Amino acid sequence: MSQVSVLYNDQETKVDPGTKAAALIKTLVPEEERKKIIAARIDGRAIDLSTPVTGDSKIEFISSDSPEGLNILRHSTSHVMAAAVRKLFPGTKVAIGPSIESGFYYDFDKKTPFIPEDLQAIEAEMKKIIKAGEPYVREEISSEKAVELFEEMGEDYKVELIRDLNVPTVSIYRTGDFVDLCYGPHIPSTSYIKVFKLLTIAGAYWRGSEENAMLQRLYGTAFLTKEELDDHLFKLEEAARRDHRKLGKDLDLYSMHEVAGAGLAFWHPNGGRIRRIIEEFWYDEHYKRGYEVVYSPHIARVNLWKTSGHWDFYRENMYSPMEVEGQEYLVKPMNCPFHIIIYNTKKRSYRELPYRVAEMGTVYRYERSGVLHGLLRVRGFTQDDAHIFCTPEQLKKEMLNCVDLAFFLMRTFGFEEYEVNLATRSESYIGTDEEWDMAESTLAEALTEHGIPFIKDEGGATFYGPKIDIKLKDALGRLWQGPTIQFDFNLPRRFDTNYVGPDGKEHLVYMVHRAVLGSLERFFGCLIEHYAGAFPLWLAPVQAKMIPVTDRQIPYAEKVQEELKKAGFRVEIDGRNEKVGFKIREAQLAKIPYMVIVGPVEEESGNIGVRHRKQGDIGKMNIEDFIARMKEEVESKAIL
RNA sequence: GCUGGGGUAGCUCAGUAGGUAGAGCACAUCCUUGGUAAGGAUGAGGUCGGCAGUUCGAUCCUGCUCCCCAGCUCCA
Repeated sequence: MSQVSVLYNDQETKVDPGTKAAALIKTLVPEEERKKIIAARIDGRAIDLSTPVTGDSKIEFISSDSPEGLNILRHSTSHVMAAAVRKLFPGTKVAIGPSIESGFYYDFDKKTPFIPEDLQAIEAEMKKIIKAGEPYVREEISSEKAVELFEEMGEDYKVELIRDLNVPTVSIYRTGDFVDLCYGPHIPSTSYIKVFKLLTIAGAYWRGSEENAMLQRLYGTAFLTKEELDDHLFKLEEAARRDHRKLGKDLDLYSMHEVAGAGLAFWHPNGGRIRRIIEEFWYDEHYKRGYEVVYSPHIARVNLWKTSGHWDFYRENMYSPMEVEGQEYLVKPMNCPFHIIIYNTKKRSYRELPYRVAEMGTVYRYERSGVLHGLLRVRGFTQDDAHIFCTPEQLKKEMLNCVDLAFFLMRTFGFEEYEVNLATRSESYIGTDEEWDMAESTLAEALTEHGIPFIKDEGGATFYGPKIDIKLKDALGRLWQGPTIQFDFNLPRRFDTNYVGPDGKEHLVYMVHRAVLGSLERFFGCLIEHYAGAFPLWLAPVQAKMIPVTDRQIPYAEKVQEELKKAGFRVEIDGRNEKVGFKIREAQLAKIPYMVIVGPVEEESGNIGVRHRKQGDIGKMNIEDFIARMKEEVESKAIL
């Protein structure tokens, strides 16, 4: 029999046809790398190591420490979990069990709910399976036979999956006596699983549709080493430590109240301070960049919402109408119709475009109770909204300006990493293909010219226009929805929003919606988590806490406070009858940037003792120097 | 909205086989005047989420409801 050629790392090797991928490892891969190999790729297709090479091909090996390898390992672990569940809870049906971002899950249909103690029992059972080193045996069988097989086992969900696949053959994997419909690939045997942990129990709809049965989902994760697992668990704890709902309470930033209703935020004085600073910075920056600030009402007659299309397309997110003197009014879920009303108050010339109006507009949207989440998902929120009305020729420049503003603001708040998405038209959309082509390519050009790499989200646009979404990466590497810039073909048509061009004729205006912070509530929540509550000096609600050593220094502390206040700083005195250490501890826990200690020594020499929340005691300095230091820190918006 | 888990003092939580509850921190008063992450004593503080039902009696059992948490689905 003639040999086939295998290409690995551009090196050609001749092998007998039918040689398994695993057998090639020894001849092709240096010894120190072999141990980590868990799967392979032939001509780009991921396969098991037990797969034979049948013809001339290019081979690559997948190492367990690559992202792809880790996914395979986790997916394989999910099979072990399913096997354990089936053994411990006979009669439980299995649905699907993929690997996900940081682990894996498997969905089960079980009569009674899982309880937390079940997880331990399942883990113990999994350990047995892992110890037994069961191989993952792949088999290709006809769909017919597969249906028979899974029907016999009572695995209705698998049967449904096979029927929907509608292909002649499917692959199944056997691990011990557990059989699963699976595309693969898998690790060679369960002994390849090193460390894993089951994390949570949750509900999930079969195939993600709320029309379907609710299944029980078990989440878990797997890693190569215990250190990596511990690191992951530590990150989860760290995320919990930074949770804005906890910090919001601890730092007295905001609250929510059962008596007021779900999803409605109350900004406390500390949160209010931060919000005002953000808002003032935002207004200044907008005026600098040629925006005008407007204010609009919170309610409007239902007719307006019929014209805008919200009544037809957005009603499930809007609150029921209220009747006022026989007229129905609706609370606004968006600001755009109001800004259009302002634009439409007179005939506009191309000479006055672009017309940019910005508003911190508070809107209310009905959100299903289950989706509410602290400040990140609420029912009433203030958008940092703006609408730009321009000519087609101006569109690109306006997009660039928006992107520029977005990045400027985000960087100022300390976000350095982003993911940019360009969402293009979906199946149903309004407007013509030419318009969409133009808008989509303009958005793409704006990003490209700015040297901003982006991901194309095909079909991700709303029905009324394409958009750019910017996601922020926070201090823990989590992504948050940040700025969004959306093009709108719809509203100008509906409101007949136009301008008179140089040709003396009326043209439909081009309209851009954009929000940079998104909503103040969500952005604030995100900021809290990003800084873990330790706001930089320019944002900190209390910038310095005066700590008199004894109550005899209170008058001196008041004198210093006066000077600091005069210089424009937010300073409080802790005049309580407590020891210095105690007051420092409290100020530290309140994450106040500076503590100013004044005792007899300082009073006598007319200076202050300064302590920074992160650097600790930074020694004595005179008041002017401290003011200069803080000024510099505030003006540069430094993140310390 | 759905599945599961919850709601006890301002906060974090314990507790009651059904007989109206407790700790630590915070708060108040007093003692202490103390130098870079917790000094001491005393005290006040609760419709045990809300409404109904069962019961001689409900924080505890039942039903409904509101709110919160983990997900699913959906979004700024």
